[in-house]
Amino acid sequence: MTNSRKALKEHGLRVTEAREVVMEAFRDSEQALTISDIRDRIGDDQDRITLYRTLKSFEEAGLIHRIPDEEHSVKYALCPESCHPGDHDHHHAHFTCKVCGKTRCIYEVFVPRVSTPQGIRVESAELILTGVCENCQG
Amino acid sequence: MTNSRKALKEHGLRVTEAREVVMEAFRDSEQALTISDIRDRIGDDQDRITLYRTLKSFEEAGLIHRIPDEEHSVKYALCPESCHPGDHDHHHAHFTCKVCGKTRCIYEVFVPRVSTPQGIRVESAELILTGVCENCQG
DNA sequence: TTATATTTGCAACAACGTTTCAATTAAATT
DNA sequence: AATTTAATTGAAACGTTGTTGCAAATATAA
Repeated sequence: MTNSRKALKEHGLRVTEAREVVMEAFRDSEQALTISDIRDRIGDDQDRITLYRTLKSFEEAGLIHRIPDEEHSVKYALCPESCHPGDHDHHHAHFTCKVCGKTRCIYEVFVPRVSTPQGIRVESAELILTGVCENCQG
Repeated sequence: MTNSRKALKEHGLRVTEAREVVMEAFRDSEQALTISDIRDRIGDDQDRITLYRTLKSFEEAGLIHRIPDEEHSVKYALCPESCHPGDHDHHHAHFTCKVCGKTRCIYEVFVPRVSTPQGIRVESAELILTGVCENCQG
């Protein structure tokens, strides 16, 4: 059994061709993927709508998370092991290189706790870093 | 001369009906606005495409800034005085209430500096807070 | 192997956003 | 105040993104 199959089962999802293929795409990638990144990797034979639904099911299952970025595009990345269905547990920052456009998780950087004005109850926080990555310097 | 006219001129923009109306909408609002929020406020007589261009010119002029949020919708808010054409200078956090959906700037909270892994050069950072606002508690 | 509940593919639809081009308008100049 | 010039606007057309409803296909439990 592939690691992808295993991951799907462990998170309570049925194993289907469509899901395995998308899962493999994430596992092969170091960076966060947009919808069109994924389509480029898995080819065109898979239905567009199915892909949206696959991503939704992965997100709900705690397999991937959405990453906000300053450009407001939607990107997804694999979750750490600590995520479970309906229970995402993310404390890490995200970084987008403005030269190559690649986005990735920065597990070394925790999102700091901040004290907010009275009355506001903060339940989650995201830290989005933008700049230039190792490969694009110079 | 209205404050809106003045703001437009000071940031090097021609004063037009379309721009004045949009600027007033921002000045009247405590919260960040989506495209459709703005359209609701200014009415339908203004062309949709013009609005996109107006927002783009405001952003370039340092009058408004885009706010990322976890839902990946695009929202805009007025900039602080310290912003100028081509030179946005934002250190504040943003907060979105998951109940009422309103987003606003939290000037009391600065985006903290973090030390990133070697090789990455960070040029800007966003801190996005999500939770429940004063009005939606209970 | 069969039953059933989930997943898929298709059609249709709606929202968002951009580009091109001609017409209009703001503001600088005379 | 009229003219000139450069910026702005509106309309049409287009592409991408994302959703919903329904019938057909398929994964899993029995």
